[in-house]
Amino acid sequence: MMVDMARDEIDDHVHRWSRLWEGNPEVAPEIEGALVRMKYIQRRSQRGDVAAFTDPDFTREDYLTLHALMVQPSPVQATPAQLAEAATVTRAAMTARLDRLDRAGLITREVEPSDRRRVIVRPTTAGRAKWEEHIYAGMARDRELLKALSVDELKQLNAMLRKVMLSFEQENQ
Amino acid sequence: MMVDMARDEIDDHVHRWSRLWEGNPEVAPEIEGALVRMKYIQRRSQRGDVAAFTDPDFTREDYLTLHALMVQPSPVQATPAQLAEAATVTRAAMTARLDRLDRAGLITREVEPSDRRRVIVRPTTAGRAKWEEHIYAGMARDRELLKALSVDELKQLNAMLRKVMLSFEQENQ
DNA sequence: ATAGAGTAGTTCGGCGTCGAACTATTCGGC
DNA sequence: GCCGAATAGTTCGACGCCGAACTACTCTAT
Repeated sequence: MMVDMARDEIDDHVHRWSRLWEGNPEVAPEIEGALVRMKYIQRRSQRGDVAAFTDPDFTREDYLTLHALMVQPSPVQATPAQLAEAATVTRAAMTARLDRLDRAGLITREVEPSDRRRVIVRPTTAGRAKWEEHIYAGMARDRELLKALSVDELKQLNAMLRKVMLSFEQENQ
Repeated sequence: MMVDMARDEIDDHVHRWSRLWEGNPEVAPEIEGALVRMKYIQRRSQRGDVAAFTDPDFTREDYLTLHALMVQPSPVQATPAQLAEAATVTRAAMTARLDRLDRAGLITREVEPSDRRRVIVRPTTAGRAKWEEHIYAGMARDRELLKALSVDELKQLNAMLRKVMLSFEQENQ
């Protein structure tokens, strides 16, 4: 059952183009509302992350790349293409990110002998340390961001999002 | 009640740093999972939008700015600051966006006489036409993106997201 | 063997955004 | 009235990302 729920700014925002919902007045505000809300939540998360990385020699991007590497399926190594996919950036962007991490001594890049087109990326000891240094603070920020939701509500939220993700996965193959 | 639900890629992804959840093993994967899923959904939406705007003289950013203007609370006019807020970009970025729309003849900028620091932005007839031209296609893309969810599921999703948004609104004031 | 298609990674040019500095204008207290 | 603080918008320099072009390498079919 639906609990009594206050309206948020997005309800007003979406209502403003209600005259255009012709045909599906039931579903349109729910779809637009969900996407706009997700966008706002993402933005807020991003702002918080940016604020947490003040050191110009170790940026948010550096951390996210390192994180993608550290949670890789296979031990702790990956190709640039896998990291680009995991971080949802292009390979060109990943090349630039890896250049910086490489210069900072946080990762190594080795050409794979069996297929010399490939490059294997691995964290150095310093890289692992840097990652550990930031992951807990990042998880704390995420917890703060969604603190309005109970564990049960988070599960409901993920159930919906998971359905969407599964539909993407089916389309992609 | 919880229906039987298949695992998606994000379940695996999040599980890979499960050893770091020390302290809150119940809530951490739900929080990280929700945020990562939202990020993926946003990215996919963005890619679709980018692909839909091939005309270099009318970009996705142009459209989004125009949209922010057209669904403004007060009639159909706004200050650059209001539009920046609505589009969640900085004022600097909004200045650049308005420059382009102005050059293209889609909006007008007038200094407000009663407070000459302020600028009032209004769409031209051509601007309104451009917006109408694209809004239906955009809503169709959004509907396609979330087609995995029923109306009831969309409402559940929004109920959770709305709770998060309301907690932000409370903090901001 | 070898040509051609395909794949991995990098380089390059252009663009949009950001934060900080700057200009112009208005407001508030003495 | 006047001067400092605050506000709106813009300009500027730096930065990260993207798509496209490019290089190097591998695979496939003949």
